[in-house]
Amino acid sequence: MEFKDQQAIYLQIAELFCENILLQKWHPGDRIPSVREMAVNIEVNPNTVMRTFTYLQDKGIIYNKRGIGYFVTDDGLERTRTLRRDQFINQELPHIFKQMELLGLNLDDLKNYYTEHKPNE
Amino acid sequence: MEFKDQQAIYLQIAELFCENILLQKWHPGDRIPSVREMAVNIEVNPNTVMRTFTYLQDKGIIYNKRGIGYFVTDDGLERTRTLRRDQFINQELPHIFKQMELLGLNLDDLKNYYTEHKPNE
Amino acid sequence: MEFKDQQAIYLQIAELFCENILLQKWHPGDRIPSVREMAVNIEVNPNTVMRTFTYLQDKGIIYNKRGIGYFVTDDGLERTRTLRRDQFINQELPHIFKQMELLGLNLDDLKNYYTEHKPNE
Amino acid sequence: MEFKDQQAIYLQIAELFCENILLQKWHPGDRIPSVREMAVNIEVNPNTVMRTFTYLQDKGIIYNKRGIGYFVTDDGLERTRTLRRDQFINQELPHIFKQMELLGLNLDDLKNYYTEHKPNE
DNA sequence: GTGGTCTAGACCACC
DNA sequence: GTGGTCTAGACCACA
Repeated sequence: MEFKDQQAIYLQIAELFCENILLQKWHPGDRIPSVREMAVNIEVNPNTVMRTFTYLQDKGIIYNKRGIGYFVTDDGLERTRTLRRDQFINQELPHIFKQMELLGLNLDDLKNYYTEHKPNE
Repeated sequence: MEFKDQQAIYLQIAELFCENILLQKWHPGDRIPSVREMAVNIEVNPNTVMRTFTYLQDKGIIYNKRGIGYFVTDDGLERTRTLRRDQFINQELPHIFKQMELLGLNLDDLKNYYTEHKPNE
Repeated sequence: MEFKDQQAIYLQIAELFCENILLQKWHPGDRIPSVREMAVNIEVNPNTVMRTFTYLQDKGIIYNKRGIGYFVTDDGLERTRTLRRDQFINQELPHIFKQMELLGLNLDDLKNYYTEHKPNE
Repeated sequence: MEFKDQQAIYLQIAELFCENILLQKWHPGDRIPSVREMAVNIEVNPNTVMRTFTYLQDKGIIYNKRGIGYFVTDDGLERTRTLRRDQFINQELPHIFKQMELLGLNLDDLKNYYTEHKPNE
């Protein structure tokens, strides 16, 4: 797996996890891969993965069963969605809108970019 | 002045400068405040301000007259606009669109937020 | 059965056993449920229950008859009481008192909480 | 500095910090010693100290000024007190009272121990 | 097998 | 000088 340089790896892993949950590849109650397993898969130090786990546990998105592993919490999907949505609306959107104003872009411009970008993904 | 914790202070100052140029508070050819002056105003280490100046000089947005100060370049407005526009379209927009997809938001939702946010600014 | 995350499960099971003895649900000489039985009941790995048994046997609270099962020792009640009392007085109380001092609580505050909590149990 | 073996070192350091705040050795707004400084003082790896800092920052008790250091938040004292008080009342007290009941101790017994222990500290 | 903690040492960005 | 992140490797308790 490849990581961007600008953001901490453990946070990029966290985003990956959140995407898996949002895309419902991982469901509430599911056991997620062990620290070591993940570490090998994405070619990263186990400590780094551990950090991601701790971070997400703190957010109430995953929890631990002693000696067994980590699991998505029952309200994990909901929490993830809320977390990301709030972040998006309260932090990213205002910034975006400010940018648009400064750059003289309007929603129609955005729409055009959207239709262009969308198919490439 | 207050700074976010997530982004380097010198970059936040750079943003401030760019805004001043885009909003045409500062025009091409204008002298901009000295390092010391800025440092005192925004309560920041002069080294940090210096870094902003170097950064913007590098982008061709400001230039230095030895012993006199820093000035907005003749094509400073244009450069700033291009710089920010490219950044916005190539880096921020794709990310935004991806988020929207994950969160199940569409352009109409955005529109609603837009009309809500706009008046507050 | 639900377990706290902060303490080893086998110790939490041990506490449960001690309570049963202190509350005289289990008397000296009584046979206590088998490992498997317990494991099924409280939904825990048999190894974990086994560990509790070993632990308590070590403390002289239960003993084993090969091929038959585990039994509360003749002085099991007494031992349990002593064990817990010592632990309580020498380890927990000093900590409690320190906390109270730091938090500015006194014995009267404790008394109030006591009268509040008691009826709920 | 000496650490107990039963609790993670980084948490014991956190407790130390909280005590300093509760005892008003450290006041809101104060800069606290740097990671490296602490690490040398208490003879622990800087990473371990870092972990404590991250933990307390998460609790809103300290915050970071980039490149300068960590500071006690304005409501640090209050937060610490609330945090510890809640923990004490909701988690420790019920356990204590349960123990007392099992062991046949009452508040007067506690009082006696209190007067005994107190002067030793 | 699982996670959890710690050390040692390195590198980086930032002030 | 400050913090922040990462790697490597070790040890431990627990299930």
